[in-house]
Amino acid sequence: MSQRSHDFTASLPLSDLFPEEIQQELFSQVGSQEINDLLVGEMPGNLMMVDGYGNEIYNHNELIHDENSLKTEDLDSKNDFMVQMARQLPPLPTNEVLSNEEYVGPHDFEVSVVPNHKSKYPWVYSGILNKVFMKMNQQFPVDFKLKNRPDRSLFIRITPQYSAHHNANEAVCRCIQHNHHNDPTNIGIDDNVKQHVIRCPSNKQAQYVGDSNQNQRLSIVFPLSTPQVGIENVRETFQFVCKSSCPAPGMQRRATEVIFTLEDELGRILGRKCLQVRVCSCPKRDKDKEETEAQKANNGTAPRGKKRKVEHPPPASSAKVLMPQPDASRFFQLNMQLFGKNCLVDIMNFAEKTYYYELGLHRGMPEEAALRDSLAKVQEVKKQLSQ
Amino acid sequence: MSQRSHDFTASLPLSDLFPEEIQQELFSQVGSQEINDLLVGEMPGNLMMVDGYGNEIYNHNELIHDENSLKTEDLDSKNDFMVQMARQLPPLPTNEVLSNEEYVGPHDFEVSVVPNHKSKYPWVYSGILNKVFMKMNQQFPVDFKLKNRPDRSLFIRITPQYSAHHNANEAVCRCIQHNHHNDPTNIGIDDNVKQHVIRCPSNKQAQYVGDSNQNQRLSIVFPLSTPQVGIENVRETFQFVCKSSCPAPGMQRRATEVIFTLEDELGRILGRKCLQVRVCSCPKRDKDKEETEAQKANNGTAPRGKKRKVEHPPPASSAKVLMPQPDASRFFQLNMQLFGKNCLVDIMNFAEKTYYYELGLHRGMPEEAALRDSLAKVQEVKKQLSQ
DNA sequence: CAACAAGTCG
DNA sequence: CGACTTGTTG
Ligand SMILES: [Zn+2]
Ligand SMILES: [Zn+2]
Repeated sequence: MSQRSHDFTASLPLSDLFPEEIQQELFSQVGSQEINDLLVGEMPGNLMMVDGYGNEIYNHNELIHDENSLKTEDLDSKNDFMVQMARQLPPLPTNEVLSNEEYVGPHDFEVSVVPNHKSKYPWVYSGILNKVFMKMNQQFPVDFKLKNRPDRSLFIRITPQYSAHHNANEAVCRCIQHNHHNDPTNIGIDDNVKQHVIRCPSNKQAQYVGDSNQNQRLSIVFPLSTPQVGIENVRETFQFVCKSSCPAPGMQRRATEVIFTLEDELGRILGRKCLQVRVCSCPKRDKDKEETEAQKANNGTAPRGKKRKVEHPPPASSAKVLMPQPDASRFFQLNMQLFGKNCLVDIMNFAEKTYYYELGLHRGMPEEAALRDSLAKVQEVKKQLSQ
Repeated sequence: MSQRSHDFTASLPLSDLFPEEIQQELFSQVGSQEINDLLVGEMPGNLMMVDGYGNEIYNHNELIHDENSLKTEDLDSKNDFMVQMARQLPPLPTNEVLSNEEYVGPHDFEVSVVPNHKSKYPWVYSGILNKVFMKMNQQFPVDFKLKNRPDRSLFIRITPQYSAHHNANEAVCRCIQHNHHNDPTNIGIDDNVKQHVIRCPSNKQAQYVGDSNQNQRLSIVFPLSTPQVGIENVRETFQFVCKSSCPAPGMQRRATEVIFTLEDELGRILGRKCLQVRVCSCPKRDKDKEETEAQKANNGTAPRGKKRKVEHPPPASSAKVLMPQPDASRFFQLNMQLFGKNCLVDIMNFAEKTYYYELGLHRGMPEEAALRDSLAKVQEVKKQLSQ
């Protein structure tokens, strides 16, 4: 981790990732199997990093439910029930990395950025990158579509997350400047809304969940409006109030995505879509450049040695499918001497995050056990290093 | 004035430049002569934009003396007297533009940036530009030299000011991010020091004067240490804690200078030196570029049509002397129709600032009367526009 | 939108 | 330190 002058909250130490008791529990285990069991079923405090209930279910800890973030707003009594439902969705803890795998689910959940064909570009969508480029504060419309809508209430959660796995666990939050109460973006804005990087001005029932002061991931949840007969399309407008390039503790030029999840009253996930996002001053220019670059990379143009490596977001869900990598399912034996305990500690911390991230992506899949095993190995080394 | 999203305090409306009563006094006058008199001698509240007591004297209004900025610090009783002296120097009001004319005075006041010959450049000085380039937070040493030192106490005041005349009246202050109490630059820093863009960590007796919340210009004053026999050289270390490129209300890439004044107990100016400053991430690169550019401009290379105009700082006090412009002392008759009241208002506001600035530079000189006349004309037009 | 300014990364 | 990124200006 570089120590740049502004980078004072850039990465969370492991001690922030877990409450203290849990950490001790985790690290006092010796065998990897015990750790596996712990992770799957018996983590103290009922907080679970990875669930054991199939591919599409989150388990939330009711005890860390955040009352502050769920202030009463002015509501129709008509909608009280749905809002009550929304309240029951607790904030996601920062350390839980959300899957960014696409999942259409039982209702054929679809999310699409409304294309923009005007000459002036407050925002642009690139299909090949699955990415929207927009200016800060500019509103952009998104359509949500689903089929076979059930009688019960459904919710849509919008969560920004860093695309790169090594910082996906860090909550996306606003920079100091734009979070300032005097900033023009914050006039008349509720205090718990202020800290959110993305807003949904079109939906007055939107709940702004989470509190970054408590190291919680920030997200928006709103109830899907009761469907008119035959209508299955809901349009909402979103707005980023920080740039991708905002300084720490802002996004700091890191690739960012928005994860849209369709959820039921219990937070069970019924669909997931993912959208890469860049908030910048020149959306058109930057889109063109990224597309050109992506094309170049596709055309097998060998990456020039000197060029600085761009932090590439995951290739997303476009036509371009990831080639199944043959080596992704193999074990590799490491035999090496490495100098410097501090280096080792850093490396192991990184490795641990990597496996947490991969686990998030491979829940319920055959490789999950192998990943857990590797995670345990890493944690064992960490434990030995700390003695 | 452009309306960029961050630019929420970029330029002060005229109403901020004067207390309300003074404004009304000013604008209710009709003849230009009366306004002249007002400015010279009888401004209500004893606040004077331009003094009438010769070239080198400031007149401060005791009534706006700021108690907050003069908190007691932990001091030797030895130095109590000198600190008392420093306290008697009231903060300069924001609207008063400081002269940036060099004046060696009766003590041959000299200020020099200690040259840096190391391979690594935390700061670099360009003689031809009379400008230091440095990184934020880096300390750079400055030598103060004077001859024939008197028995009484002397003080040095350090005031940052924008170099361009059209924003020289705006106080130089810190951006929101770096002024935040959690910013690494502010740990253990006294609250009234925090808002200052330039600090003097080497001198514990330095008083941080002024409060930008009250629209006062910020400066540092410290007593010149009692001279050792035969020694006439004092070295102090300074540090900028914002970059030249910091966003509003910071310096916003504007050219900035530091004005060093040698003052007696009553604030009478006994010497003045001026130093252009640029706080950036690549001091060496930027110095080289600016020097190249300056040389090019000197070589008569006609400015290329397409190139964006760079906001040039005044040529400073180097060998390169300003050619006396023949037209500087003539009147010009304007006869034109201009469209748009708002445009006119903007233009007149700008013209007014221009004349205030010029007056600051030409106090006591023959052209002063003509400048006052023009100022009055502009203010008359402004008054008519506001009816 | 092109040219530039200025921070960042390797 | 060079190459690159990304905000700003006209
Ligand atoms: Zn921001
Ligand atoms: Zn700053």
